[in-house]
Amino acid sequence: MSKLLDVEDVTARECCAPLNGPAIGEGEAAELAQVFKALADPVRLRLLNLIAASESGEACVCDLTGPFELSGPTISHHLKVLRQAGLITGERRGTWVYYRVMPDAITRLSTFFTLPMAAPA
Amino acid sequence: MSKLLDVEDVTARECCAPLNGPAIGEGEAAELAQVFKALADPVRLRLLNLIAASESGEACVCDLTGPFELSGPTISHHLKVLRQAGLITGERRGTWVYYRVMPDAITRLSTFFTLPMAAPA
DNA sequence: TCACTATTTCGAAGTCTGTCTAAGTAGGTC
DNA sequence: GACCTACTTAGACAGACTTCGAAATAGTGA
Repeated sequence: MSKLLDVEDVTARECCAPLNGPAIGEGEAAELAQVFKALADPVRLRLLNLIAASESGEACVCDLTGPFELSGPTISHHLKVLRQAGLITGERRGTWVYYRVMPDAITRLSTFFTLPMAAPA
Repeated sequence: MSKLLDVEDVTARECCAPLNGPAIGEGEAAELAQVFKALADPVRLRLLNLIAASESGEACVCDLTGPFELSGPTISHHLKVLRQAGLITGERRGTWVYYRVMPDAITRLSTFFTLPMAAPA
């Protein structure tokens, strides 16, 4: 069960609406905006980068607290935001909690920004 | 000449640091976060979509005000945020101001989210 | 069970954002 | 020039976000 993982997984509902696509609906825009809001913070961006770039593909909170001059609760808060956006997932193993990125969510964003033909005029 | 275009073009400074990459610096993270902050609003997301999806590749403000139940100044504010993030560019032609997306900025974002090998262990 | 560590949740203070109305600027028409 | 439309800027206000310290929860080991 997911006591830790209060993931809304916002990205999963609507799949791959491209930026170029017909017309993003109000709801879809709100969900997508939520994901970007999660990314719209330097700390969260670096956290995501640290997790994504870690050799084993995952990082524990103790590894993520060091690089920042921020309190533990603050890091935890940012991780929660990333989690709720469906960008990362956390798993407790013994004393520590390990986070890893959700590749599908990242790939989906890449797809969103892929312009089939940049402004064909 | 840019009387209208107070574009900071945040995305141009650092090129294509991938999410998987070595380690995003503090400055780079701040700049990137600025771009995502611009995208972190449903209205701006839909504005960008409307501009990107328009047949001619550009849209005038008058076309962009209709779909929203928001005042003109509010739409103008959101367009300014997108402009300052380097995501769109505006040009006045006669009475109307036309906006178009900056393909390079969009492509750069796509690159950022492209995971060469999702978690190469 | 008790103490200790790791992490999250809670509540509060300060700051930023989205929205509005009112006013200003640019361009076109009479 | 006077007036109209299109758009932006300025100022104000409510609500959301970031951050913190303190307290709560989860797990380990004596």
